[in-house]
Amino acid sequence: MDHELLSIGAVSERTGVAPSALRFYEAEGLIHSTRTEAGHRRYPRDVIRRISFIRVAQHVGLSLEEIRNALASLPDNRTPTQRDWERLARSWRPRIDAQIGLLERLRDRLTGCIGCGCLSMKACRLVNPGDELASRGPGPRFVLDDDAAR
Amino acid sequence: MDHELLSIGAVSERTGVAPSALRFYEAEGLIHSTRTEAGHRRYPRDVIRRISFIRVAQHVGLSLEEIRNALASLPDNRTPTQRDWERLARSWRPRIDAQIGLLERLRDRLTGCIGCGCLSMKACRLVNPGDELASRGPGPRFVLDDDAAR
DNA sequence: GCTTGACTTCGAGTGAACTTCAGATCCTAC
DNA sequence: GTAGGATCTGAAGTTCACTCGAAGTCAAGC
Repeated sequence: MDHELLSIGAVSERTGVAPSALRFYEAEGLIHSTRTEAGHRRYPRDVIRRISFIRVAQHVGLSLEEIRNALASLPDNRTPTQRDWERLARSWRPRIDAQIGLLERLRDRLTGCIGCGCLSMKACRLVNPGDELASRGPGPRFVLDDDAAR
Repeated sequence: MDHELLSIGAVSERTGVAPSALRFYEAEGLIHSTRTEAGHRRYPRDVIRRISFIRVAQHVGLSLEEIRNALASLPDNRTPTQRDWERLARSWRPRIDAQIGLLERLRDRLTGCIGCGCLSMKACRLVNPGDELASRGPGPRFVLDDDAAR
């Protein structure tokens, strides 16, 4: 077993990500590999960190394109250092915080709005401002507005 | 303008959900309508609350199927009461809390794990337990494990 | 009577993120 | 040397949550 480079099967096993997904990520430019003479993929060890990052980022709701952009800030001529990853992690902390904030507002509004039964009633400006007022455009936008933060 | 029933256009305007999506939701059994003689859809007012619920639930990460199941607990022979919605709202508060918890753990682990640079290193059992140990199966499962809560 | 606009159905198209398949090649073990 | 498993490629298929387009119906205003 080579201690420098990993086969696609080894990476798949260690990350829990299917080989087909790894090939897909590579085609999408999210990860990279070198090839053996036979054309088999060989991954440097740090690809596992990259993949972990990808999966975690997906969990926060980022699309693969957004993730690719984030990863683009890593140096491609050398193995990313601790400092590189640190910078990247810091860069999307606000994103996670925003997501948490959204869910917290959602939770609070729900118990205070769907919960109280006012959701969709004309008196409730929270969720349903346009129902009688049509003042600020349609929709349950108030609760969901933070889509704009995307 | 009828004060009892809403046309698909009116519902679309008031919820911010496209008519095509409303027809889709109806085909999927998430909402229901009666028809005029001409075959046009007419929605009772409480459909707006239903739709708000659907959109909010999607935001928490529920699939339409899960949402349909949740809505199935509402009475279909009468307009849901305040109490009905209250019960429903309570029923997925744990879900929101779990989602928030997941993100919080993610955030903390990131600053303490990707942040510190240990992510994917063999010494770090947090994100990458299988890399040298292969003890509890593969993958960055630790961080993501709460998928199981789905 | 005719245009306009909101509505109808049904089938096909979209984009994201993969998975599956077929057919070929490569490596290891017996 | 041959069987079995891992890998390769490229194209097609899948699921989700819709959207779009075509062709037709219906009601209101001029």
